[in-house]
Amino acid sequence: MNEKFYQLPEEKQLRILNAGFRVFSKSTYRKSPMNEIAAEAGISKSLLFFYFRNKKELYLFLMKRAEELTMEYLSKSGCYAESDIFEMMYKGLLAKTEMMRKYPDMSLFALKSYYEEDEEVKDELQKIIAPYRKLSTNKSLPKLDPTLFKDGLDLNMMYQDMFLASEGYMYQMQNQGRIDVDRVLMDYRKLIDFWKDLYLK
Amino acid sequence: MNEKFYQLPEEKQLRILNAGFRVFSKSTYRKSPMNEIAAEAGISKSLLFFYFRNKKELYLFLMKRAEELTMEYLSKSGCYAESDIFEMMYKGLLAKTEMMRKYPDMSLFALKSYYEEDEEVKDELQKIIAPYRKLSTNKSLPKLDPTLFKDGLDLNMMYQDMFLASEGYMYQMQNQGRIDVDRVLMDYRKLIDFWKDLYLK
DNA sequence: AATGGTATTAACCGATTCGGTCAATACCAT
DNA sequence: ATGGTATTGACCGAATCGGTTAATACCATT
Repeated sequence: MNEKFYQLPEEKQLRILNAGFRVFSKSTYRKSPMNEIAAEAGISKSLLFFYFRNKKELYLFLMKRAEELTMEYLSKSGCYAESDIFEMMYKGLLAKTEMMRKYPDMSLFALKSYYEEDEEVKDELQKIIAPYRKLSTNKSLPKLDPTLFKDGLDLNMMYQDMFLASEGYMYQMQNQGRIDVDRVLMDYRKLIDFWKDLYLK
Repeated sequence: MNEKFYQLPEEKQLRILNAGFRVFSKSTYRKSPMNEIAAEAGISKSLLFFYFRNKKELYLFLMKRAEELTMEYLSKSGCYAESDIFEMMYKGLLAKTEMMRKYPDMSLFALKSYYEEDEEVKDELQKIIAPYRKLSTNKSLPKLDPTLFKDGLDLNMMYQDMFLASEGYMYQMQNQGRIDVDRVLMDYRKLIDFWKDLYLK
């Protein structure tokens, strides 16, 4: 990767990044042409090849960037430090919506890459993903103080309910072409408050 | 579409159908090659062109078939006739999992087609989709008898919670490469029962 | 206005892939 | 053997692909 890329104005870097995310997220690696990415970014194919030696390099760069940014947004959101599980979930989804605002196709790109099997990138891709694979442990119940919740409540089911609904939110956001992110976020806040009222003593 | 297609043994029809769903669901229309579909179905490209005049015809045929099958499965499940909202949701998701068992990539194919913008198929595609577009009204709350539910419960929020969690389930099933459908279904049943206990008087 | 360095592109290349055709072959019952 | 049917390999012209390169646009300094 050419160092000159980092000297570009941030807005142009962003355009190239998002163009890559966009095109790669719509197809497999092999069927995502460089000229399409260039056009989407509003630059010539030659210039794209000036910044990135070849397609493979660009693809792996995007994957690394996606991982970095995800970690960055999640930790910055403070959702890990939050002890209140409801606020933790809210902050988590808040971070994801902020990401989608700036990088609309990044999470879909990352998801697709997760299952990419093209020989040209498969091995090196797995090396990039491996360290983060163990981290996606959101599905399991975090430690909770049972005395805070209504008596007889199955905390495991409660968490699964909330986790799945949050996934459902992300799913909806991904599939709606252009959606009012703030509106969705407000709805989710309402849902969180609904849960607090429902589950807490 | 060549009538001979229907005279094929059902298993072979299924292979061709699923191959189409699979390949088209992984990329855009233009980037889904016929030879790939043929290979996936285990037949030659020539034979595929014998049954379907060209790519466009196959694609639109698949879309029609997906609509038909979805309607068929949903009505057969009895979820429309169900008055108990919890059982209605269960039957709805049950129908979808049954579909995924037989046509693993169909729903993803239908979702992608929904947003397909290729000029070659866009117009005719919209004609096929249009009648069903109004039907996807699952998001809005059906009529409910408030006396059945716990006092003070916000029925709208309750429904949204359940709807989103169900979407989350489908999302998970779609992204897991090969998943134990029966296991997922059992989990969902548990969730439904959890909700009944939580929401009903 | 000339200079020189940098950012950017158009034009091009050989290889591959594409949708689609067609003559040939495999298969199978009579 | 025969004849019909199911199926395929080989082929075609056009388009697309990743990648290169020589040329141009841009812009600050003299």
